[in-house]
Amino acid sequence: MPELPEVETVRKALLLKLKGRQIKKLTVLHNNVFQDQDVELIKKLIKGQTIKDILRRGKWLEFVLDDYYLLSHLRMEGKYVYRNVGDSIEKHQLVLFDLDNNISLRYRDVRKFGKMYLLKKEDLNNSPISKLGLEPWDDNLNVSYLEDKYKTKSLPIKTVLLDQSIITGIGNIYADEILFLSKINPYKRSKDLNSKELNSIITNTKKVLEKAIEDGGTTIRSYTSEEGVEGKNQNNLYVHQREGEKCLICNTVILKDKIGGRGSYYCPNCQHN
DNA sequence: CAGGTCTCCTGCTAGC
DNA sequence: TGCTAGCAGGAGACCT
Repeated sequence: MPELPEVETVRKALLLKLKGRQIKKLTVLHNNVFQDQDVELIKKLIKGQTIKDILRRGKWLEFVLDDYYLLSHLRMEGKYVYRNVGDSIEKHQLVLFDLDNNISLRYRDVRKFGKMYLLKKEDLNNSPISKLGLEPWDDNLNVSYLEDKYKTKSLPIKTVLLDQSIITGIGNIYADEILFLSKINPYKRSKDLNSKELNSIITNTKKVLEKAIEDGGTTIRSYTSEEGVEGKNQNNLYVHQREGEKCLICNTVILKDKIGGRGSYYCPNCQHN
């Protein structure tokens, strides 16, 4: 499941390969990727556009074209692969971008959860991106910002960390890791956190995500940044997917509960509060 | 507005 | 061995 570090890893890899390339033809094999947008119109608009840059906001990839942004969210299992123009279409390939150098960039998504939007540049403020909260490294992410956002919420901090409108980019894996390093119980209500704990969340969010980016993301199940390229951050995980194993700090057995509908792993001793 | 539930989707796995 | 029910989950829709 691609979270911020995985999306950042994908972004860098795509940029190296795609910067300056022109899109000659768009093929859409599953219209739901573009939801209720007019796919025939999108095909016309995107033809001839050059990929100027690829940016990231939270878990969104933002392809900067001449006149548009193409937003792409990988959700659970979306990934990009390279083929040659004219190669046969493989199972789960939903969108094909035929480029001017004979490369066919293909979006593959087994569960079909991923989404794309083609937007005029001036419409970025009226897109899913506009609803995102702060990037983890934003200077405005401080204790008073979190206090303000958290004080009205009675939900468990585990759930609130996944709220993309507060801090963007954190997903299920890293939420568990951030709470472990912060020594905060995932059930604790966000409004009950003190300033020391909030500060710890901010510090550890950056720390966990930076380390994961450095290691090329976490490869669990299906995530790979490029075919054949696996991240190695799974070796750094303290609690996620370690149910029944011993805490690396205190030897207590790691528990797994469902919190807010998400599998949540924690050490009941280190995170006892 | 806050929060709970449902929905999307398919591969994998536990259980018989 | 083969079948099936249940599970996994990001985020938006919908309801209370």
